[in-house]
Amino acid sequence: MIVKNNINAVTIKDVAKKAGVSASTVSRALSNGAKVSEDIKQRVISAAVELNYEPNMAAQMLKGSKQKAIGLIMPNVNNVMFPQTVKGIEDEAFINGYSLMICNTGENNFVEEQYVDSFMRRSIDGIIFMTAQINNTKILDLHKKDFPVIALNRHIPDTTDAVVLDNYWSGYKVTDYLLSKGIKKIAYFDGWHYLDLYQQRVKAARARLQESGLYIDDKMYYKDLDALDDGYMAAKDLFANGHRPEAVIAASDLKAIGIIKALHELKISIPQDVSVISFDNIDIAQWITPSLTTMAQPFYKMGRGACKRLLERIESKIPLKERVYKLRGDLIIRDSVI
Amino acid sequence: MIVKNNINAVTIKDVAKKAGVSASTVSRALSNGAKVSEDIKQRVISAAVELNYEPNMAAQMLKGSKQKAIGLIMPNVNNVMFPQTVKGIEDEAFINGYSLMICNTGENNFVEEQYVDSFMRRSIDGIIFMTAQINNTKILDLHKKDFPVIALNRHIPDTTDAVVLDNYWSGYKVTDYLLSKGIKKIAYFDGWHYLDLYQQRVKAARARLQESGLYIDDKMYYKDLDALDDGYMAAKDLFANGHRPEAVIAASDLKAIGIIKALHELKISIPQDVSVISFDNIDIAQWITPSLTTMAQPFYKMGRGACKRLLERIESKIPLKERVYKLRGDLIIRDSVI
DNA sequence: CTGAAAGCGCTTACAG
DNA sequence: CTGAAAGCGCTTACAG
Repeated sequence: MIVKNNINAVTIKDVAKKAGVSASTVSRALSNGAKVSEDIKQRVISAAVELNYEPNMAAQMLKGSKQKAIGLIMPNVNNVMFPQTVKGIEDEAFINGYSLMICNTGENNFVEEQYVDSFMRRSIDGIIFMTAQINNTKILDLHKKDFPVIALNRHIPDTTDAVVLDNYWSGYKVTDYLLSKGIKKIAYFDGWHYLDLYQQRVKAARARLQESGLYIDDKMYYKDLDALDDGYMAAKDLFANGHRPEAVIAASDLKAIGIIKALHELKISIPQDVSVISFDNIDIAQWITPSLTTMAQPFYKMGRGACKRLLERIESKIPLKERVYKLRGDLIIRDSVI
Repeated sequence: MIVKNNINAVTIKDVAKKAGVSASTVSRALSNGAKVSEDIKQRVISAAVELNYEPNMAAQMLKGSKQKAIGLIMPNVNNVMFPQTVKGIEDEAFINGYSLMICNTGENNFVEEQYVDSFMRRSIDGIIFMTAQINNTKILDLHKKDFPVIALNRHIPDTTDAVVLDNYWSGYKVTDYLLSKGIKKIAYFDGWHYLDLYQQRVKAARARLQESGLYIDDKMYYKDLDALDDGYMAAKDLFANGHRPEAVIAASDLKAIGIIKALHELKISIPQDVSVISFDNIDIAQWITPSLTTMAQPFYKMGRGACKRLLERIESKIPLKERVYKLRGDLIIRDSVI
């Protein structure tokens, strides 16, 4: 049985003895702030190095000192936004001397609570939630207790800081682009309806269509679609029922890839017979055939921005007022739209 | 400035006072093992619930108690094996009451050391390394100190426990399958040569070819290829130079997808003109056109198995001898091979 | 079964 | 600038 203390048994006392000073002096010499004479400081440092001393975090925590680490609560490790978002968070964290610990909830609130507790007990200074939703109150609990949190991608309005996509704008732009190509008859393959981000996108699409006296036919609207499989099956269903849209808006690239597979099998040409457009611009979007025209989401920037704002809260450089940042991406024109 | 102690200010003393007992008794009542009279136990528990008491982990750690958590050190968050592997690790961890904290090194040894220290200071009971390599000694340090570690996917022979793919077998099987189709002229698009797993695959391919009096022409062997881009460019190069293999073995699905894109552009048909086969069976492999014939890797099983063996070490149910498990996947037959 | 006391390894007023 | 002492919130022998 391994006991933690075996691993790193050298304590501040050992260093003190070796350096011929008191433990208090060792503590001061090793922390930056305090005033210690230069030669003693050097003696302490070399003793510490020699003994391979590392301060016991539990003891430091117990005294209330910070450990410069932030946590990320993810809903799902195979979320397409994950890699770039994490990169953004990490880059910002590292620049500021923080490390990042990631936990994955699998969209399970119970697991989430466990992980939040686990973070709290491990002296995490702040948490980024990619899981913020109404039925998920943990983030609000922490926020009420004045613990630094920020919502990323999903958020609960009028509560915490948040960094989100401007989903309404994205939906509007995508639709506008199709109309500019003379396309009028549009099918819409929507995501999980309970997520506000999807609601915003389709709402904007409808608004833009209405401006031109157009609308999405209910027969060509599919919702609560998850990823590849659902896109594929919905596309098969749509065309099997004899509907012939000029374009399909897919609420995510993965759905679009499923759609493309279905149309390949049905010998329907993209974009000659039907155009496909989506949201995300995942890595693979440019590699499939035809390459995807898609509304890129600035995942890296989102991650980085969320981390930056969380660190501001942790270091109290800002007022307590809620702040929400909406980020916009670029429409990437490729081959899937006529 | 948020101080950790503000968040959860209720201590064991508060509970003791409310329940009318001593702190020692509270501690015993709340931990399972000890003998406490039933009515006092109940009184303590309701007091704790009422006050929303949560034990301070720092204090518990300082006393040497375990927290039931394991860490995962990842080389890269956009590694294709990541989602399923993590799922496997998590499922096994949760069944046994452990939580999982993930850290990402970006293949940077310095970052890795920071994270390992961070884990150690946070009372992590064991660590799974997906980064094990010769130039990366952290895992060996821990192992020498008898701290539970296990290598996953990559490993350093004759050191720690490890769960890896049977890469030699995989390379052999893939090649054997092509030969069974009457294919003789094979190009090989290899991965980073410094990784043993890639070396094993190509070594096995060569061995199988040799058995049939065949070999890989140096002109048709590309190595140190990363992902999509490299697969694409190498394919363009290969065919631009007039080489006409009957099949390409790609050391990963992503390289294969890059190759397929290149061949699409060159109007070379798959599998009529050239077959493509690879390793991994990532989610998207079945959705591209043509769908990929590929050697599936049992990522979930690997993650789960690694976690299981790590927990055995943590709970000391096993001898100290190094154990290496090689797992095999299935060859998934789809449309990219003739 | 229960309580008083010691101690885990630090940090930080408090004296000097 | 430096040291002795107190204390962070727990757990666990030690008595009873």
